[in-house]
Amino acid sequence: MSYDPSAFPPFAVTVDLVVLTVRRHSLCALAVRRGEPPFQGRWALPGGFVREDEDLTQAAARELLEETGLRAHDPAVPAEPPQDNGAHLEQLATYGDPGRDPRMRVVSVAHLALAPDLPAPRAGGDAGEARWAPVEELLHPSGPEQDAPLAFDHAGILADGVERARSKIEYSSLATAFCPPEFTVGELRRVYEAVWGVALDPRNFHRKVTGTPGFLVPTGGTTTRQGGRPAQLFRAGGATLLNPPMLRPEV
Amino acid sequence: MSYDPSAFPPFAVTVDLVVLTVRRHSLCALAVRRGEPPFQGRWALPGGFVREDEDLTQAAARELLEETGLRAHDPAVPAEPPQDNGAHLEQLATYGDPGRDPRMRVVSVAHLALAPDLPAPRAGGDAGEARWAPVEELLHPSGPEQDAPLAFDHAGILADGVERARSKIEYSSLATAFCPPEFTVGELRRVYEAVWGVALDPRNFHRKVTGTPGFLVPTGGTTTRQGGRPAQLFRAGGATLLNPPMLRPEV
DNA sequence: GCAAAAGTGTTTTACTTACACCCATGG
DNA sequence: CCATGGGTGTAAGTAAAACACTTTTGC
Repeated sequence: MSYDPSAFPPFAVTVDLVVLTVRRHSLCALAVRRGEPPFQGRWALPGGFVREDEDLTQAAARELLEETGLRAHDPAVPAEPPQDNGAHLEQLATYGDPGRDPRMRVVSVAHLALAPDLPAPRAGGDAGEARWAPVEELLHPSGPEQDAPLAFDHAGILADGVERARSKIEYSSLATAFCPPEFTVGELRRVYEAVWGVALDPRNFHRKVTGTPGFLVPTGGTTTRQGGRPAQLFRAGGATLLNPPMLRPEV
Repeated sequence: MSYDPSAFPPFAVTVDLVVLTVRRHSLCALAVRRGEPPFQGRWALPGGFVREDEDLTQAAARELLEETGLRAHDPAVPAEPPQDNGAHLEQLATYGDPGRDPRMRVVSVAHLALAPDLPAPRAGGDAGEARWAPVEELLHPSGPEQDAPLAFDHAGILADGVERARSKIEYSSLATAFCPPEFTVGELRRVYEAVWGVALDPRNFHRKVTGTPGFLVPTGGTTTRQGGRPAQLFRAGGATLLNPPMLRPEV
């Protein structure tokens, strides 16, 4: 059965990525510099067109791989074949204001990715330059030209992604996506502190996360990479939903 | 600056609606019967193409008005001009599998609407027939031809919408969107019971909702429409986030 | 009076918070 | 030996679950 293309307006569909990581005690997002108009020279979120034969999630995973080398673990696909790097990828929201792209009507399906600190940003195919920037700098730019507001409506998309991450680590085990495969309770606590921008009591945090069933499983190893007394190493447990949830201190 | 249309594949973009209400103690969704192939004669979610000049939210609000007569209150627009019917509308998720529509590549931006019981379904422009159906019947069809599975991937979209509603009434005041402008604590409790499919203790529920700041404001009136002792009438308070949240009993 | 729904009080239990205190390592 | 981070114990406050009990209507 064929279909009359004049019956509906054609759209371009893209995926944009909010890729978050924790570096040096602060929450950072991946930004790429635009090499062409519009917004040439300005920072933007990585992204690109969805191809004819691929799913939205596949398109997001492909862009993530191209821009960062990260192979995401799709929560919708239980068995992940080769090796994902533990990065988490999920759909965030869709942005389709007419005029959000001056060239034409573009609908962007934004995705949220959470990654451990390890990878250095690598220049993808399209982007000549990429960097990890503290989200505060990107959302509240103040200073040199380099800190101009993000292109398009990307500041709003980034803000939505940050808010999603902040709320989701409350009731899910997603914070472990910011950690390497093995990590200490203190490292996990510093993730929460960076994402939420608060200080947490180390003693109560320790009791809470080790007492939440399925959150953490000890590997048996210890490390002293943070200094002080050796700390137990943990892997992420099977639980995805935390019960009871972590409580974010009042503002 | 013009743009080369051959550089990207063209998509059709639609909005599909998960419209939920509580009728006769059970959670129901709006379904329309398809008048043309594919899936002719099968039930589907209401929806339609996004127009050239409208935002995604506008498109969803337009479809909701056409299908139900409901004028939605958009949380993103603080001041709502004439009269919304108290219906809530928000973006749910976007579905873009190649092959989800056999005719062509369609990306659907699904929206979730919550409405009070009042309206009888009215046949919209496209749809010849519409009905409120218990979500259990739509998701787990068993019986006559009328209960065949929903068209396209709409069963999955509906399931996602129901799950969103179930979790969101835990920590937000959204349950009031299922109630008329003035309602009793018992009516609100029956909303929670229908959406969650559980029984709640009326005494503890009463204490909890009246004790949560900003959730309910008494209007001064009382009603006896439920039988028994007259109950105070309330309006929805200004709070959107509930603290502490309502707790859904374990399964 | 009786059924039915509204609303209050009380007890038990669970969890959070705040903070005192001890442990094990590197320098 | 001391600074640093890891980890345990404990008491006070807060909130949820369970349930006895009173209130106010319609019939």
